[in-house]
Amino acid sequence: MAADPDTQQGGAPVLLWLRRALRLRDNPALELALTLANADGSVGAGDRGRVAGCGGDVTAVGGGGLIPVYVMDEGTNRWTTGAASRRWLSHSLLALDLDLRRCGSRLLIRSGPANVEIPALVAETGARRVVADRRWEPAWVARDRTLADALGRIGAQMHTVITNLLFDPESVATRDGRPFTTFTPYWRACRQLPEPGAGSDAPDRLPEPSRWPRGQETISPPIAVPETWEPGERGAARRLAAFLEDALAGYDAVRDRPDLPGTSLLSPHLTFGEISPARVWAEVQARVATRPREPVPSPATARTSQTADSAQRFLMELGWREFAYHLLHHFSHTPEEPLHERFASFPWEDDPEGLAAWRQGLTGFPIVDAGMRQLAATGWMHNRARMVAASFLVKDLLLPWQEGAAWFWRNLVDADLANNTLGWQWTAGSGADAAPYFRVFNPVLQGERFDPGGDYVRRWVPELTDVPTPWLHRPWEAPAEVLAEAGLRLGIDYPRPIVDHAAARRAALAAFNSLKRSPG
DNA sequence: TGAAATGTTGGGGCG
DNA sequence: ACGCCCCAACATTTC
Repeated sequence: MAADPDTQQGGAPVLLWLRRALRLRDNPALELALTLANADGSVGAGDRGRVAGCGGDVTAVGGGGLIPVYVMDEGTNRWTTGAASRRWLSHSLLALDLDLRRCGSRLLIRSGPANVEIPALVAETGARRVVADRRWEPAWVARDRTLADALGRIGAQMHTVITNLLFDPESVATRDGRPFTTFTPYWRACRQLPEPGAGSDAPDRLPEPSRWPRGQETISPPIAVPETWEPGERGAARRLAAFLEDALAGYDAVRDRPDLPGTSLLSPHLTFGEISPARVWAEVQARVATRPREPVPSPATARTSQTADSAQRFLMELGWREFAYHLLHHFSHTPEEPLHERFASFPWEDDPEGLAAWRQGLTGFPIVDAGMRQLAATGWMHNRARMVAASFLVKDLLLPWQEGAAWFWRNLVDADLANNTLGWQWTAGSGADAAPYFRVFNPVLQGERFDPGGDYVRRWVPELTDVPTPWLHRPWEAPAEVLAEAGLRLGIDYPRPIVDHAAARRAALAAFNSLKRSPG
């Protein structure tokens, strides 16, 4: 049962398998692994001690150092890390390796299927503990289960630790014990749980193993990401600090404006666990608390309550992320299939040309095209633009939301199965607390409301730069002389709209009505 | 975390 | 002065 004693001088090392917790701070998986690794090797197998973050008793058998490992596992599953987010990942792993080296450790990189590499590492090192941050994607949940069994058969134990959620999904339920499927009562229930608190500081030193197992020598040089991004834990902390300083106070008012820098831009950092939502939560709360309300009305009070409202709104957005993870945990079929059965028979179109136009940002609707081009160019899209572009695919083109989800998955640096699934099912009207199907975004009105000066469209659809703002979101309605003056030949420099929105809306409503009448 | 269609109201122009 | 119409502005309903 035990590994060969010759391979574990000074005790067996602990494997810290980092997956989506690429950070040293606030990392309960790291805390557990460190506790196990620091445990005196003389502690007998019968001595048990409680270890924080583990949720149960563990037996200390450590003393052999800590081996942080990342497994590059391309996998075969449809939801394997997308191309854009792999770019971010390589940068993040480089940053993590540097951080680990500052602690006298390093990041071991292995390539291959995790269910081969992890047992192989256990065999090579004599490790008897594998500590991993918990993942919620159905394919990972299933594989972790079989992996834990496989490790058990070779005398090792796997611990998965919740690192990236504010609340344990099992601790949030309706009165009759079922998962919430509407956000408002869900969030109310969450807010009655103990307030999430930021966790531990990053350790100064990590105990080295007596011998490092073989690993991939170098991480292949990553493709550059836009310079506004700084993947890694330090970049995440800087981003949060900048957001708190520059944009939190105005968040409530500005967050829906893709033309303004009003959002946190934390999404890729959260996706890879370079920062924990608990840390974000705690720092937002601290920011509000340091600016107490004044007893008498004054401009300062207005500013303060504006910050308080904005903070609540921002925390609620963290709540939507949380909701997405909890829903994925409870409804594992939703990345592929609608949550509500009756949507399975929705009469989607088959329109390869429409899909291609949408992907390329050539729909003829400026706000949609701006969003899609921002996505292609940067791997990120403003949330308002995501909603508008998604609504266009699903309700104007009547293309299946799964096609949109797959495209976003490939192209977003913050691709996150839980968030992606919730967002698309919300748009399609098939998911939890979804927009009613008849709620159809008008891309012209959305553009005029949320990009009123047209800066966003002009930035990403430069061929429209000289179109006067009153026509910018509806260039096909502009008089010929206005377009001539702007140097725009519709249908040549920029497409005419690929659908008539009013007609498309009626068709979408008809499709929805057909669904309501059909059984199931 | 919509938009369009429909209904209501009230002010002003006008005969 | 008064009633009538028009319609913008707002509210409600419907999809």
